[in-house]
Amino acid sequence: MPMTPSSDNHDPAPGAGERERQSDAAYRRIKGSIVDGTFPPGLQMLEPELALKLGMSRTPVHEALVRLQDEGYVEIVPRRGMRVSALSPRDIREITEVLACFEVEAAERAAARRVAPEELAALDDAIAAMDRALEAQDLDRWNEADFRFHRLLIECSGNRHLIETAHRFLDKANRYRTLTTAHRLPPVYSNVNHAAVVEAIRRGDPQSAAEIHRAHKRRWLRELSDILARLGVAPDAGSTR
Amino acid sequence: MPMTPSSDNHDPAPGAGERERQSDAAYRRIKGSIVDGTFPPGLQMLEPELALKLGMSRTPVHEALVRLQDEGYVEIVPRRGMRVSALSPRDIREITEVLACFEVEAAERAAARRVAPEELAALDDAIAAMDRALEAQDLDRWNEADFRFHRLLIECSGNRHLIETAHRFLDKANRYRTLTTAHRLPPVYSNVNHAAVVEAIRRGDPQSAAEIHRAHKRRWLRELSDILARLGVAPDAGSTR
DNA sequence: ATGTGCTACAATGCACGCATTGTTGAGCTT
DNA sequence: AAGCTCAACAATGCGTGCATTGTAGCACAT
Repeated sequence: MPMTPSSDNHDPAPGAGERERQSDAAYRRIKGSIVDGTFPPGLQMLEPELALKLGMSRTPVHEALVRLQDEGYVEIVPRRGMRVSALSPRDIREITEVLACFEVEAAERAAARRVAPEELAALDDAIAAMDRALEAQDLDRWNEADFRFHRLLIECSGNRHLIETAHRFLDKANRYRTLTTAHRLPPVYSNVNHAAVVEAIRRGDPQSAAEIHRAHKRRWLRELSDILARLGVAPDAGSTR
Repeated sequence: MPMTPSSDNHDPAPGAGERERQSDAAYRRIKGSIVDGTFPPGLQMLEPELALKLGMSRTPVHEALVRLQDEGYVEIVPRRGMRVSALSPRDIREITEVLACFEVEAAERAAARRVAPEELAALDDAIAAMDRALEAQDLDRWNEADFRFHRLLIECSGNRHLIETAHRFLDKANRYRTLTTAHRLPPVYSNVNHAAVVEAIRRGDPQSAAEIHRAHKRRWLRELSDILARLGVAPDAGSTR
């Protein structure tokens, strides 16, 4: 069950010859289960239960849970164990907004500095993959390529603190990625915009890069609002806690 | 020694009637010591040593260290205990950039929504306090008020995820706050700009709010570059890890 | 004398146990 | 019968011990 099927998260990965700490394994596996939906929002689990399932003692599990709580994935309820945090429409919109903010900044910074050709090529690759996936109507592939594009774009900023934090938000966004993707229109505009952003970065035009991506994200936020309204409650309903 | 003199960090605070967990206390106290400079960058300490100093067992200390490592405050070196992370000029610039990005977004969002009058009043208060501190040439008071202003501005965004993350960065920025404040010119422009931003928020003008703050932050980043160049090495020297 | 290998020690991750505390259910009272 | 109180249990935080592992110092060989 906890096999993290096509898990996209960028966590250190088990490492090749290195042995992973149990605590890190617990962190990675629990987070993976939450992101890929194996642990749905609201799920409650006791520490001993988790420890048994993960085949380790309570100590590393406890440590992992505290870390996950720090990142907002779970809430530790005094006597009921961990509870997987809910993802309200408000949370989804807020996370998307923060991510948009990061990416606009990244696009601007990327255009303002000298970006390695390999990085630009990788961006092109991701866009090409999205195009192909779009034609084949393969949502999974499109998701993967879109995720890759955003990851790369952020990395092009050259700001390690931004990269670190934005990647954390990308992981969080993956919790609702499939949800929203399934309900959005065919994302043809995405690819056109992404290509335009890369073009602006390539010719070193920070103003355009930022503005194009900002406009794109604004459109996406509006579409997201529609999707959320259609999917659930009122446009600005739930609260997480 | 670990008395967190005028510690500005916003961590849950010991809580009144609530009893604090040892693990949280360790996290808070160690982080406080790092932020206020009691634990200078590069300092190495062993877990048993820390546990002794904090009057608790190794378990909660270990947990706290892992959390602090997640946030970039320390690095856990396999056999040498924790080491307080260095703060290179590059780190300082990057953190400042991310923070600027957050605040511009916050200013824009604040102007775009209905901000409670009390929040606006609190912002005015902070600006007034900065003015007074500036006249009295009291850097400590100015620092406190400036920190308060930025905190409040971020909170006005209404985006809880942005608030959470930006506050984490504010804490990080406090590690070098006194350092840079001591070396900057009297920050008269700051107050004028801050007042202009609040004014734009008050009259609900997102465009202006964002643009004014963006320009202000750009100026500050340039001044910061000068300070860093004057203080130390080359404009883009060190690397953290 | 210097370089290399071995040994002893110390730090760390994790398992386990204990004390604490909150919760649940049962029994009693009104 | 319903509500309240109390007692037993279970989860959790933390302290402690053990096994592992990396390091440093010493001795030996060249």
